[in-house]
Amino acid sequence: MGSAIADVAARAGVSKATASRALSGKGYVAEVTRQRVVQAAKEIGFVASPNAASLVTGHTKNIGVVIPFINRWFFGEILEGVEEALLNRGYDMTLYNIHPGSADRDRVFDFFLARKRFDGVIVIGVEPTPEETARLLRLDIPLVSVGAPVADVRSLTIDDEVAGRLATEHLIGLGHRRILHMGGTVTGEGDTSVHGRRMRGYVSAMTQAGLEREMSFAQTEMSVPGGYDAGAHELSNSSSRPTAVFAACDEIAIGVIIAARRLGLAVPGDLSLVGIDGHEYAEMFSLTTIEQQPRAQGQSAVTDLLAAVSGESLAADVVDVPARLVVRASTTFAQLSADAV
Amino acid sequence: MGSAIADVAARAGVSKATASRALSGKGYVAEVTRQRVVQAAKEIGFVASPNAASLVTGHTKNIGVVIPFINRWFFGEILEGVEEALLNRGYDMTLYNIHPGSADRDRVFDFFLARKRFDGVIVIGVEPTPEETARLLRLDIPLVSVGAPVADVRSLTIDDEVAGRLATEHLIGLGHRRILHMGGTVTGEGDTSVHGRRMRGYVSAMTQAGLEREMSFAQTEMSVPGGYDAGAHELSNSSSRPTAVFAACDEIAIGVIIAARRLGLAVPGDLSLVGIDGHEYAEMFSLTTIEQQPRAQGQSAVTDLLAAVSGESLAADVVDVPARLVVRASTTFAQLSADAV
DNA sequence: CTGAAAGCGCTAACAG
DNA sequence: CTGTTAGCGCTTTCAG
Repeated sequence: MGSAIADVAARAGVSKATASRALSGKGYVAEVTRQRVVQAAKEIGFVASPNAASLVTGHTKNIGVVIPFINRWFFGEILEGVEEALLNRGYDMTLYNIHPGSADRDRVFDFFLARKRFDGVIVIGVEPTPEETARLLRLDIPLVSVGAPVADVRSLTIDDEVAGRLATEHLIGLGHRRILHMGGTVTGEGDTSVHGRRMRGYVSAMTQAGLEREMSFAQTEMSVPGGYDAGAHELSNSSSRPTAVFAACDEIAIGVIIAARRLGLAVPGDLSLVGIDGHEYAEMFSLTTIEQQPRAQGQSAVTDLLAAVSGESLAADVVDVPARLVVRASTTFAQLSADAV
Repeated sequence: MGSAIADVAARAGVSKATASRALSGKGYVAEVTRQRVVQAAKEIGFVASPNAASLVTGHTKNIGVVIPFINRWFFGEILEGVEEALLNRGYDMTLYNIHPGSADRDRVFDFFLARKRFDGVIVIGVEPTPEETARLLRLDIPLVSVGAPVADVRSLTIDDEVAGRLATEHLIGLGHRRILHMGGTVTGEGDTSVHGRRMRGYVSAMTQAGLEREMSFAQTEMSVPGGYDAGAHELSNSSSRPTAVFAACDEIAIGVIIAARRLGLAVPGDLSLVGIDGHEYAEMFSLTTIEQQPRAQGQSAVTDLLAAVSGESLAADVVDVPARLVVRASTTFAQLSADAV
């Protein structure tokens, strides 16, 4: 418990410095000495205090992660990937959950992240303001963004506009014309937000196909209940009902499916549906999905971040993983998948 | 960036000691002096390094959290509650995701948690072995368990046996006799595991109602796909089909619903269903649920933990929140709720 | 009320 | 290869 490296040194009959070298593996130590030190450490259950170490080395072996939701599938998936990658490399993950519009946001950026406690920061699905970005960069530690492109910051994202276009073109290719788009807010940060970009893809695909007049949009919270509410509303009128829906994320899509079934509509059949983001729920409900492989992304983000921590240069400032259209063959839910769109 | 408290002190024309007192609010400082220091700190954007501080105070303002899953609704819900409560009190949350059966488990308990980095540890839905518990207690920092009772450790749980009994009695009260129980493993740690206790409640309720011969059990992974698979199997034969299912957790219950609808069964109607654990998904799918208010629980855990950190005594060693039978009136999904079991 | 000095536990030169 | 000496940035006696 209260054991310090001095205790280990005393017990092994060496100096603190030698004990430190033996335990950390840095610097020359005779093999016999090393073993004696290691043995002594084990005997008294010594584990080095990273706080004391970081005070002198400047490295904390701790990464700060900022995320808007923990309990939403997409974010949870990334989080699990990030945590695993970090743990494998001996890093701690300190998590900050900033709900959109929360007052905590300032405290996290101005106080919690500013305290030299982290070797790096990962922001997931959060677009820091220019001021926030500047503040973080001033800390002089690597900063990585996942899921949202941030100016001056190494970002790992899909090309949301391409994804939106592909999704829409897929539905157009199936012969649909009345294609409703459901997603976040229309107004506001429409140009730079994730949803804004996806919507641009929708608009461009519809326009290119000469379907400007068929475009319609329903604003929705990016969640299952959001999709349900909007779906229940948009699909209730059988004459004005769209034949296809492009949902800005899978959680919306799942909500729409529930609403559609509630109304006695077959999906697919009476309604075709495409969502962006997921794959597991998508499998479960046999959606056709545009996948961005969130887990792999999370891991890449970590890999890159750690590369940055150790001083390696980064090849590019922004990586755009092209969205890919993937129709998943489910195993567990094979019978559900048979009737995929 | 590289600003230390010495810089603040110099700028304010005081000593480091005074600057420290002014900034931390501990010890006597003339109001004028204090303001001057605060002002100087703000000007150069000084934020104290908690690592350096903890070296001398012994407090890290950091809590370690161990959890088996991040991306499952129940755990995500608790995690959000814990994070929020911690953040509000100025604490960091460092998260370790230990999948059941993972080799990481030892590393986390023996190394990561052993490094004097935390003021306290919260284990959620994990039952530490006696050795692990002993190791943690030897750290001399508060330890709290959420969701699983741990010997010698302050634990916040529901009474799983009572919950299982209530759930079963509820179904019996509706007139059901063929009540299937779906949950984790039958064998193994049947007595001490969460599921083992819930099953005991089922058995006791069935026995008391003279329904021993009607008891049946299906083993299932505690997840939506697990519930789906088992449901698809158990419900396929229309002659041997149960009229009610008691699912050990809501995620299983959701899987069963999907399977049931797939088979053309109405839920409720052809099948009654009760799950334990959730409320939001339950609302969504109009389940009758036995609720344990996970978020409130998480917050209590934190409150208690922090009380322990600051030296206050704890009233009891184990708190059993009695399970309550709650039929939730959904607002968003009012129309779905109308036909609740 | 304020400053000087000591030291938390560790690692990094630098001599030996 | 090993020990000695300095701190990392902060808080805390203890005198003034």
